[in-house]
Amino acid sequence: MVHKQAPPVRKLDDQGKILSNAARLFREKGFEKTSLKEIAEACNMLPGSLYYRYSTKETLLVELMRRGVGLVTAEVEMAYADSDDPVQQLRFCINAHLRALLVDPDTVYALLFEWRSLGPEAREEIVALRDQYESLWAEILAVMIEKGVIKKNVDSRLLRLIGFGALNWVATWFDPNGDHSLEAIGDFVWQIAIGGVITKGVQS
Amino acid sequence: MVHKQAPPVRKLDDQGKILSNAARLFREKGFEKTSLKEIAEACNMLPGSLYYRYSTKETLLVELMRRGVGLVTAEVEMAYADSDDPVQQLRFCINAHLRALLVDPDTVYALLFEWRSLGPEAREEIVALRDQYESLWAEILAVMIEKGVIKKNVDSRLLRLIGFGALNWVATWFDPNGDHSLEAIGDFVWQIAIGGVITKGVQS
DNA sequence: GTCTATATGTGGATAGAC
DNA sequence: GTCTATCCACATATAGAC
Repeated sequence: MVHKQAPPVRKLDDQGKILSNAARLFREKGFEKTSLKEIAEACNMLPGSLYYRYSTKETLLVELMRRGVGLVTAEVEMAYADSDDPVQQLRFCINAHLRALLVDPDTVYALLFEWRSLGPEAREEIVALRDQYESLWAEILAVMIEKGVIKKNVDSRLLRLIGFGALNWVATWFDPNGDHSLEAIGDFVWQIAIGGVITKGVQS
Repeated sequence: MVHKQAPPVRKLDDQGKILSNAARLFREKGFEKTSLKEIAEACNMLPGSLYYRYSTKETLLVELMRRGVGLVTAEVEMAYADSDDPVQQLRFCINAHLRALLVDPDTVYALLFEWRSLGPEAREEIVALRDQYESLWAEILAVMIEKGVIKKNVDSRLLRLIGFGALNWVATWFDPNGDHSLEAIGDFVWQIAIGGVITKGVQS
């Protein structure tokens, strides 16, 4: 077997550069207001060159979103497998979802807020992927309720939706240089999950 | 003093029709993908006619957002004044914020998700209004902590941001004909605030 | 106040040289 | 694989009649 001449020197640079620049611009200006010319300029290329990789602007967004879902899914699945104690598992999964917002914030931002720019077919694909991720959480929460980690009388769908809100919204205000670290945010959410915020005794 | 000849027969119909149609379309398709032609058609008008009321497309969005902030602010202020018991006040304010998402969902949706379509000057204005609303909540939460309703050790800024997330995200999935009524959602959030979701005894 | 007609700009996308 | 050049559609906005 012949030795490969050149070591696999990451070929992602081309595609990766386009995707990351696009993601950044989409986050800053929104998908619709970002022109292919701008994306190309950010990559030191010309508009026409982008079409060699992505036949339409929408394709670019779809690819971005696919990666976004893959990212959060991988983080949460790893976190779940990272402990045998269900309480720890839940806590780790919350932190994993939050971490995914940081690992590649621009990509996840597109996933959360640019789905209206997808045509019907593309939207169907992405929604299916998103539903898959949500069903992963549905399973996790079901297990937690079954194991008695989460109170039996809690509506798991509402918990998932409200919890997603609390976590996803972080993407709109989180500042890596700001007052609150991701860990602090995760701890805070966990404290609420454990005991709420209302003082005992004044509860009506 | 001369009697006014015609009674004030709601003159909002014209402007109101434009705004509500625009809000609905902005929510469905997004601001950038909605053309003035579509808005005009929805109002049984022609594109040129819209410019009599709004000199630019952005002006329309700004006016919409002004109303959105006014709406939620009014709801929460009324709710706060609706009781003397601080616990009830907090609960009412949460419900009021949620209710504002329903009263005029399209308008509030624009406020939450279309701010990137504003130019620098307009954005400054709307952000200032939004900050005003947030400071209203900051005050409410500060009072609640001071009065011992909310636990003393809770970071009020984090609570506000996480809470806004939980509530605002409802706008992305709420279905008036769906399983959960706004009241049920408010109760659910309140239950979490009171005691969290984790079973006592398994808390690590 | 609403219409017609149109100016003007821009963006996505294609064809084909290199 | 990237470039040049360009087509084409469409959107915002304007001017001016009615």
